[in-house]
Amino acid sequence: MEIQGLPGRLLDELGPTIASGEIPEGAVLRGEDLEERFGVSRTVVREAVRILEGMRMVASRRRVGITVLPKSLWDVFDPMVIRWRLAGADRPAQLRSLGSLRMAVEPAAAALAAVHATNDDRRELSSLAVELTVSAREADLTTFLGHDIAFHALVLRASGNEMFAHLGDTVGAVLTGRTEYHLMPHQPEPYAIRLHREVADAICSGHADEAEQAMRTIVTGALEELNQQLG
Amino acid sequence: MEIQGLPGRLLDELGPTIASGEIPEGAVLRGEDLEERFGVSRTVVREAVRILEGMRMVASRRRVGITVLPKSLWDVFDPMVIRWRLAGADRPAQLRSLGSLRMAVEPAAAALAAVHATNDDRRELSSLAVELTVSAREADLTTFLGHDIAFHALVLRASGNEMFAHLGDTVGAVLTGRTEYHLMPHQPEPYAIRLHREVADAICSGHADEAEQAMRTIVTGALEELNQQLG
DNA sequence: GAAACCAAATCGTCATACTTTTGAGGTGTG
DNA sequence: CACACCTCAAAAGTATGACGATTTGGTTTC
Repeated sequence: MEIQGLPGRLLDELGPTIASGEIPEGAVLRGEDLEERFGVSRTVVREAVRILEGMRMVASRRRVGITVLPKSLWDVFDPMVIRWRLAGADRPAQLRSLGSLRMAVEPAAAALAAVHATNDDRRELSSLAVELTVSAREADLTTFLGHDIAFHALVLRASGNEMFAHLGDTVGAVLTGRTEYHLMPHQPEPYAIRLHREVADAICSGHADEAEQAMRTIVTGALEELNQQLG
Repeated sequence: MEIQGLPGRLLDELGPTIASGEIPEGAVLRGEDLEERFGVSRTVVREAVRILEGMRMVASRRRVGITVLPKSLWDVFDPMVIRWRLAGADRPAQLRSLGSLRMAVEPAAAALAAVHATNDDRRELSSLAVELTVSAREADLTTFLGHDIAFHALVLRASGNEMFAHLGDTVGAVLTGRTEYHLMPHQPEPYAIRLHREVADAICSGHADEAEQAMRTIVTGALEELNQQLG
């Protein structure tokens, strides 16, 4: 789900540079400079800037230029912003924020899923829990990561809340990130795996409290590990 | 924080019509039609469409046109999208989603705030709690609403988590919405007011659990009331 | 020193021309 | 009939020149 065309490529350059703080808050860019620097036309620059404006990362003002807005105004829930920040110097802060968010949302989502999940959801969840166990035992980190992402995304989706469901990709990005940057044990912990199965079982049998509790234990563990790794 | 200029006005027309489902998922618009319909130039239409594309509400493809994407792909955390949905036919669903989200986030934020709030935060929180009590007793709904919004926003901000902080505006929109649409009692309930003071006191004295619990009671009450009103 | 004024800088909008992609329909061949 | 291929046109994508609007900062004037 990328922005297409030249504006997209411009965004892929500008976004990360701004997100990483390389172009600091308050800096002012000129449209014409961007045209030259990237060898594209006004049209392209303007459209890219409009998108950044849509995520409130910049504001364009006459006679002034394109100002980089303070981070506190950015749409920190925008998937692109999250990706950019995860990829750059802001990664630790972003991971911490997302950790707290998961802490709040995922247990609640698990509880809701125990009530609202469809039969298909429950079936899929069970089988995912099994596959997760297998790929964890066989120590295939990439496959495991895929299953882990799918598992958490499914719980969020099965909660029946569209906003929770949308955090699936975000959580996926976190899990990918912490694997890529080696912020997790080289082998998934058996205890964590067991908890995933517990979540699945609780949701399948409609036990909201159990599901919530088990999920809370999972994300608490992840958050603690993260804090330990980041100091 | 609005998008400026003609593209902004175009968005204010297009966004709500799409958000309300008046232009349904899968519908195809032509750039040229939009130019004529709104009497603006290509440039303006393209920039507006780019922004909608940025929130994943539409996708523009050559030789096809501008297609409205399924709701499940929209950036449901984008403040504009939330506003548009709250204003239109999607209001009940949007309120419900936001209710669950508050349920998950606000208690967690209160707990974090008890640990991370600055001294200024704590002072401001105390005085807000007092003002809230006063304006509730004097039954000035508008003033009360303002204080209520400020209170919840402050707790979210004081949590020290940028993502929570950003939900302040969203929660504000919910509170405004339910007042505007008369989805709440004509007089704030004394019990709810007392809970707000409890939250403030707990945060000020660093009692995370109490703060979390009291906040949970507040949002639970709000959610139940909402469900009752919406059937 | 303050108020009014002017000029330059920069974005905002429009009109237009050209390019690129791609879907649809037609054509031919096996 | 089925399939591959070709051609064409529709639509968005990009580039560019011209002009308008607005804001800032300095300059003049009193």
